[in-house]
Amino acid sequence: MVNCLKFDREQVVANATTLFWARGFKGCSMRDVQQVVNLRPGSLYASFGNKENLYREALLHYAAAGLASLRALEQQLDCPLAVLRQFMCQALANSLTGQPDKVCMLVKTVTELGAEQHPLASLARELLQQMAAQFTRLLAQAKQAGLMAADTDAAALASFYQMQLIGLKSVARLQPDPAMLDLLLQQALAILPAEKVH
Amino acid sequence: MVNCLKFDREQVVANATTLFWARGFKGCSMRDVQQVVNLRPGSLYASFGNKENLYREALLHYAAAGLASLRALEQQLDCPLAVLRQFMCQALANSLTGQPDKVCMLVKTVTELGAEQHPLASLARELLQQMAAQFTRLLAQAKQAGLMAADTDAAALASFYQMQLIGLKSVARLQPDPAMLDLLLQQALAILPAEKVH
DNA sequence: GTTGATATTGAACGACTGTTCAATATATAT
DNA sequence: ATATATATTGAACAGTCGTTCAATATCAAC
Repeated sequence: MVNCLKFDREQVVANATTLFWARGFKGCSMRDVQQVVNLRPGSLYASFGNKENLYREALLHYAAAGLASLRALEQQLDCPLAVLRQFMCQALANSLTGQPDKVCMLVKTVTELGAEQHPLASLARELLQQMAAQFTRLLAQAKQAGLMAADTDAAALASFYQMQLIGLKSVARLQPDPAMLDLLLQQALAILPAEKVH
Repeated sequence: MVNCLKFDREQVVANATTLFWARGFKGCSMRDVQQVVNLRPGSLYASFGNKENLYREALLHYAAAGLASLRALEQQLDCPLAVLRQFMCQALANSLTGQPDKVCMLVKTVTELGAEQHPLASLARELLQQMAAQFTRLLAQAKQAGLMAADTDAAALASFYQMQLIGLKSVARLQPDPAMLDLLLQQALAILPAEKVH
């Protein structure tokens, strides 16, 4: 067995993700990618096959990072509702600080490629549902802990939460006025059942 | 003065709008446009200059249609809050029936071209703010009519309303389950101050 | 050091992009 | 009918796209 790889595959995917995230699938040429990952076409194609596969890996990388940051919050915070609240705050903060256009990459992919029923859009949709499933799980936990009414539909509330998140990030890109956005965040959070005082 | 135009300029813009809306700026070649409007490149370029200008006209056409449908609702309904509510219902209904990917074209444009600070993205942002201004106006009317608390911030509520609209349409594209979407719509509408019984 | 397998290179391919323009057709004015 | 101004046509341009591949460099094994 021989291994002559000079580059860190994961780092390449990470860099490609940043670029694809900012500029989209069609807005980003393979030459752009080659430059940002400092690789010649042959190496890139030997490792990833083609542009679509590379973007697929970028999507998976992005989604994994999202799940990881949610898990991190779960380990820091006891209350599942606090986890959701903090996740939303974090998302907005990233939208504000991030230099590029920091809408969720999954949403952006569905927006760009959904109409032509591109396989990458299907994948992005699946990953978004995966995220929503995590929200559902947290809300079910909250229900079991008596933090929410027993007849609450956890899945429906999770979808609603995701809708708030998507809407908030979109508006954040339209008018990056921190004061206004904070107000919107508060209004959105007000929908979630409040945490019990302790 | 001589006029040899064989085509209806407005109809051309309308058809181009549909195509651009579905497939985006980069996802749509001028040859695609030429085919759908049944015009050869020379005519198209003589009338519109270039792709960017044509897309610009499409954006304006789209935004004008949105404002027109809002005005239509205003003439049908007395209560300004009912207008907003109906507008949202209508938006969701269009998302469900529309064959292509019926996210708001303005949002889609900002999503696609916002990161590279493209002039078309700036225009789309302006048009979205124009729409938000209409919402603000309606909410201010509602306030004056005593339908809402006097200390309500109409502009902030309008932004929040727009956020709900964007989120709802995005989720509608992710999981086109009418029952779930109707539930989300109801939750979103619950945020708006209720109309007085009459 | 030589060998054999694998990785990297960069020029090149054909297809497609937005756009142009000389040739042609059309409509009005006289 | 002729002349003139304007509109339409479609072939063609230069640039970019995703992708390939023979030539070259690099590695581990003996």
